[in-house]
Amino acid sequence: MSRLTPSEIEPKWQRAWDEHGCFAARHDPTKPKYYVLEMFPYPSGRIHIGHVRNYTMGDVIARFKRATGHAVLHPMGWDAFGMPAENAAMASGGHPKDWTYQNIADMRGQMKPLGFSIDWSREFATCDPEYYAQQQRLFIDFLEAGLIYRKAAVVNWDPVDRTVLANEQVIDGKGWRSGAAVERRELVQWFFRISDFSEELLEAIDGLSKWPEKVRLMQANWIGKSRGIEIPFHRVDGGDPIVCYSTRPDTMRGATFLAISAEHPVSRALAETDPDLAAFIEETRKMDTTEAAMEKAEKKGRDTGLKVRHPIDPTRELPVWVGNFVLMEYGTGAVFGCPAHDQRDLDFARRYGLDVVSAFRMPGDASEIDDVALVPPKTEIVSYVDHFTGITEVSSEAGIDATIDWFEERNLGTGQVKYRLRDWGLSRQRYWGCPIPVVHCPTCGVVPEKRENLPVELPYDEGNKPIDFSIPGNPLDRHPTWRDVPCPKCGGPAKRETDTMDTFVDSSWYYARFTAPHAETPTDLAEADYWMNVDQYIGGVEHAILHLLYSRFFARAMHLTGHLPARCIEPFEALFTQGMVTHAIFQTCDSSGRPVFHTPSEVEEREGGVVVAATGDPVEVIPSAKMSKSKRNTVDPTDIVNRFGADTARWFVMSDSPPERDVEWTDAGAEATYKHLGRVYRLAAEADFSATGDAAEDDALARAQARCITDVTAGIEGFAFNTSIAKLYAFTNTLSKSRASGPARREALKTMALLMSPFTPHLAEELWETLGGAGLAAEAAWPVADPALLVEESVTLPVQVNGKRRGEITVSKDASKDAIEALVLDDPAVRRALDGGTPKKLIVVPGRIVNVVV
RNA sequence: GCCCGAGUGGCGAAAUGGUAGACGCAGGGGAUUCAAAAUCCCCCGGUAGCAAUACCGUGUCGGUUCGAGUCCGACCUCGGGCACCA
Repeated sequence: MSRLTPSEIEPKWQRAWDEHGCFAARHDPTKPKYYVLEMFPYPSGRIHIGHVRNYTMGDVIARFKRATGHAVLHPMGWDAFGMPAENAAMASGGHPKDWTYQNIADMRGQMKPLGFSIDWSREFATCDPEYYAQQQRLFIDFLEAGLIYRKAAVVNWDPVDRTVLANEQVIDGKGWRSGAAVERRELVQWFFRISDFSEELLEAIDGLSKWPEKVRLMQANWIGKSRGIEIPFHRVDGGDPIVCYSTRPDTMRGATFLAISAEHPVSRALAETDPDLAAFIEETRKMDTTEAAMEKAEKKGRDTGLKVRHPIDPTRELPVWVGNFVLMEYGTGAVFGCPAHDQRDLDFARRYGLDVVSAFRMPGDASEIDDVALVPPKTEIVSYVDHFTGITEVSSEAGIDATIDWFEERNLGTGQVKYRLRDWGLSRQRYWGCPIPVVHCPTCGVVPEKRENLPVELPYDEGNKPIDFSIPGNPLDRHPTWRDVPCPKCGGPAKRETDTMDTFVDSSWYYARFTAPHAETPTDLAEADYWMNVDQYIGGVEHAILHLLYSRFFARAMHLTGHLPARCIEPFEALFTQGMVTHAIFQTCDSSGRPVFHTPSEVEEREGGVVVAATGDPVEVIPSAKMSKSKRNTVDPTDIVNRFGADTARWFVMSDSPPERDVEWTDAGAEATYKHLGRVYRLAAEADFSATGDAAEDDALARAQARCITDVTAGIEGFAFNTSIAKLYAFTNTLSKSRASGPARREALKTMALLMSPFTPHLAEELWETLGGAGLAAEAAWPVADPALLVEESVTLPVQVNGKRRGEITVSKDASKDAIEALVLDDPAVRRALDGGTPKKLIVVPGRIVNVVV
């Protein structure tokens, strides 16, 4: 029996593709282009099975588009800057650069055996000086175009490690390494003016018709447009009014206090003479600002002693409080509290004994409000009597608009549209990132580096010795020669900016760089014009907000600075977010009840359940869990390739679940795939192509083949790879049962080889060669179904009686309605149901169904 | 709290408003074999029945329709996202 040996054929065909340059992206104006891109990986060290799924999806598309006559760009690169490299350097003493490039080499070595049709000549890492030189040029262009500015912003400061911490490095208010209490420190940092684009980025979401609705919503919510009103509250002491922002001005009458941020100028001014308030503000500033911590934090406040007049009822004086829940960054840093209609305000009012006043009539009244606020629904009509505006019986939403108008007419406030989106802080006080190419000069101020001096390259050593990452602080800050440089403008002594860029900057334009990875400018406009936009972008939903929003902003900024054509401001034409690959967790407990995790190879199935092979202890099996090293349920793609070959791994990750859903990796499934591919191989290797057969069998096979072409193609085009694969299984079954002649069989197998080639490219080549196909399957044209073969001569129609299936009839494809009706009425099941009578109604849907209503 | 999804056999799932469960896994039976592996064939939602067949069945309850897994309304459960955002 012939056997499929992936370990032999897979390297063989990969070499053949290389030698033919099959996957080089060639700028060919005579062809339609297609740019397929998977989100590039972070070089953590090993690829995981989720990468395999991600890149296989892209590869299926890439190979399919190539076969349908497109010039395809399918590149790969590395998102290579970031904290893990520095952490590794701190932990084991190496250099982030060496660690990163070693990981890239390892992961490339793992990816190549998977046979992805990638143009490796375009590969780059974002930590290549050639790449970040161009990123620095973009920075300078953006800076000169006014898209970047500096301002003070608060960071998490670890006083022991003398470093800024990312939110994820702050654990319970303490630095993750030092354990020291984290301080809040204000630093002057660089920002992109992304919030200037809020409205545009929001409006353009409508045009992203090939993006998942879910992602579009998440982006819209993140931008967070709100319509509200700014209302000055006049101080009783005659000081400057305190301006509040509110999106619920309809609840204005119920305002009983003002809450201002601890950072509000009024708070700061009062704190100078009020030590108690100053202490409270200090306490608030130390608060953990991560969302989770803020949620748990108690709502606290301090009475400032100030009073303001209610804007509509000046006889009412409202106390002004400093609240730890009011953010200076949003709105005006001051809000009015309406305890009757807002739960948070009610909690606050109850805690500090503030008044509760109802703004309008709803079921219930202020006197009945206990601990639950009466929150008026926004869209439903409420019984609504505003005591000032006289607006009655409208929904809150309409009431809000009417109230804003009412206030504006009387000059009491101004309608304001606000966005939740804040400017993007790009400064990072770290070594392993793209240096920000500016110099701080005592006479000239902030001076951009001269373009001809780019890149500002990261120093590999610290003077004459290796960089010691175990010393607290950013090595760039203490570097003897790198930091101190002459001013590019006046030539006087100056200091280089030692902050580096957020790694999101690196990934915000790499897609454009792939179109001309070695250009001496960030992009080559001719190449960008040909290849952009990305026709299909594929990646995890975890990047649905930040990465995609930043990229959309960057594309606009690159257009404004002349690096991208105008039509590229939305760089991703279609987006697909794929599900995870999951795997069962095998768990037992140790003597003290702590969970112990086992790898699949440590457990086995016995009668009565799964047990630890060595001890026989029963194992709890948790199905479909996210893969993680600590749970020991990861699957190493290299192991799978070694055991079964790349084709099996590729086929399996595409076969079981729809691509947007999670798929569970099972060994049984992988083994079954391997067996199936062997079966297909034998069908071709052991076929007798000189055999004769009867014409009817040949015709039936040709029809099945045409059907299969249509169905597999539709599956690929519709991102339903699992259904394409199901159709290929079905066609295999048809083929192995068929008694068609040798030549018909050969045709069917050749078609199947090509239809399988996006999924199992190596096996496809092997089949293609065995079957005498010309050239390489990777370069062959996609099969086209003969339309004549798709038309069936006769059709089987199900016959329903009152909507329940009772039988079926077979008629020729162009049977008349009358003929069908006659046949139906003669059907025994129908006759039984009619019991001699006539049907009330007879519905014939040609080619579909017949329904008899009695 | 708000915003999105999703609920179909033992499991992963399929199904332009038109035969629910294609295809795969697991399971059962058989062939081949001294035996096994590999391979091949058959069965496989539930209940009743020797069978033909009948009834039930896509989270729950209603509605629209000749006909609903699919459309509409309410609810339940699970998953994801977001939020002291005023």
